[in-house]
Amino acid sequence: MTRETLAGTLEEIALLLELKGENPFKIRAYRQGAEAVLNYDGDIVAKATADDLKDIKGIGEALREKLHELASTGVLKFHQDLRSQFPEGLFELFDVQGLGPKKVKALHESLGIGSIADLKQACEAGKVAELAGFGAKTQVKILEALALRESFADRFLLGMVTPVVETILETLRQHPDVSRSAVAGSYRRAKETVHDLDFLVATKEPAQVCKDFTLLPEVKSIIACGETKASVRLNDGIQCDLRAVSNEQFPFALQYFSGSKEHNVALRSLALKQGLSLNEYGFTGDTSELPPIHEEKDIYAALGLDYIAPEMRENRGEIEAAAENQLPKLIELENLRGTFHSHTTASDGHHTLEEMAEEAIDLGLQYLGISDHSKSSPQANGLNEQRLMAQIKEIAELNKGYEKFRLLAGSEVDILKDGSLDFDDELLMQLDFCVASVHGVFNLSEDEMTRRICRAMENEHVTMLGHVTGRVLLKREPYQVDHARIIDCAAETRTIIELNCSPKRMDMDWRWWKRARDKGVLCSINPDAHSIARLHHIGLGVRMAKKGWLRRQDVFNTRPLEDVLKFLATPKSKR
DNA sequence: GCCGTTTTCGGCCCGACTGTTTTCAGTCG
Repeated sequence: MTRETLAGTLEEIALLLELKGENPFKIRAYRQGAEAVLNYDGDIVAKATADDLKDIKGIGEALREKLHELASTGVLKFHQDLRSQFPEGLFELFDVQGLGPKKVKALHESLGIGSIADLKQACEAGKVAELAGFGAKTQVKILEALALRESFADRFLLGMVTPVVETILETLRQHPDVSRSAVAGSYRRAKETVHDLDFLVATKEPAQVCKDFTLLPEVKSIIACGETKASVRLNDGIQCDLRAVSNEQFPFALQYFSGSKEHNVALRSLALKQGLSLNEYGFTGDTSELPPIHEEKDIYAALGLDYIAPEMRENRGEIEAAAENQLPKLIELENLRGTFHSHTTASDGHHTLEEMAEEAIDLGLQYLGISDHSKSSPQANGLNEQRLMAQIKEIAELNKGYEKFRLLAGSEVDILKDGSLDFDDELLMQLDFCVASVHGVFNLSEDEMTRRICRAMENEHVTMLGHVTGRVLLKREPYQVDHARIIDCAAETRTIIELNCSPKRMDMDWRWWKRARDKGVLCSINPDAHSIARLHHIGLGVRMAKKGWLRRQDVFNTRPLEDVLKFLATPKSKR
């Protein structure tokens, strides 16, 4: 039983209850329960098994009992009974744009549709258009949505959409009728993957700006275009929304559309307690005492809160912290002094030691850690002992030519199946630092994988742990690890954990960093760069670190070179 | 189904857009 299973079951119940047309607030309670399970800071599975789920906000009497039954027996009768009333494939219908519970229910009850394949067939036969509440246009839209679903993924990597976001923002900025513009939504919150892009403008000509937005060269098709809102699909498949508001409304709209939904719900209920109602256009209710609102921070201030950075707006305690002046002072990109974990042509990188060093210097860094693969990764042209020794010498030679910069000699050494390392200690001692990572044998049990990784961290020469779960976002599932145990082990062994900020990894996940921080575990923001361009991903890494509530002092590579060298020369037990 | 410095009962965020309607339901964010 895992935390994800518990939360997933509650989510599924919510969906099933929607299909049954249950009370929407009950449905929401299940969703919020799922969220509470995911966010709970502790061993929720053990607590559910022991029926010890007291005082968790969002989990009341009924959910407590259900979670206990599920955790202790592996199944939940309530859930199974609900499930048996609908066909398996019905769930995938919810992924089709434009289909919600009511329509899915109607399709199922009237036409017996229980899968995507059924739906496609019924549309092509013209049966869907004949249903009450449906029509010819709806049928066409469903067919389009199905085609879209086949050709594109519905989520995109944060790092991959950055260029198109910058381009569109720039165009909006230059529009003669636009006074302010911004990107909002999950992009602004730095979620590792985004479903769509949300843009916002302040203008006196909303309808015109909306229309012009749909004419951008990046636009493939128009989903909707109204007086104040437009929705389009871009050439690369991502959906892109624009909201046009007045200058006075802009901060409210920016706050609102930045989300998250959970953060906003919490913020609004806080407002309600103060006799205020908050929407995307402003405050209503007793506004006589309110100061003027010019920007987002004025909204938070009006509610008695410190300004909350967008990355933190996930309703994971930030509102409470803001009310008590307890928000952390988050790390900024300019705090970084260097970075670790980069590859060169020696293994599977695209640039030489010198080229990587030049780029790091251009980025204003004082040091760059080189960590090519080790010999057990032949697919990545991993270095054997001789080649690594040669690289150490080469780095020493190059360092003679730099005045205020230093290449650090390291290795991304494979953690073998039993937790031993690909190089012996004598060789590891020759290095400035060592990143230990799992690159093969992914199919171990959670316990075995966790022990394997912990054993590696116990090695005196392992400076940091590389990509904790090995996930490749949107592509490969993480290998199973017990994050809590790994964090505890890192704290005990004084091993740094890497925040691998390659856009496809973002590993360790942001949801775990606050816990690691509180246990005194240091983070290193590492690009895992295989080319000079990818060194720039440290910027994304900083945003992800903010999402994990990390401060400057929590991140190892904010330290200047001198301090880093001193740290690396100190035995782990004394760090 | 959850929750409580208005409440142990009665609320629970709310507006834009579309399509099918003829005044509104459904979906989305």
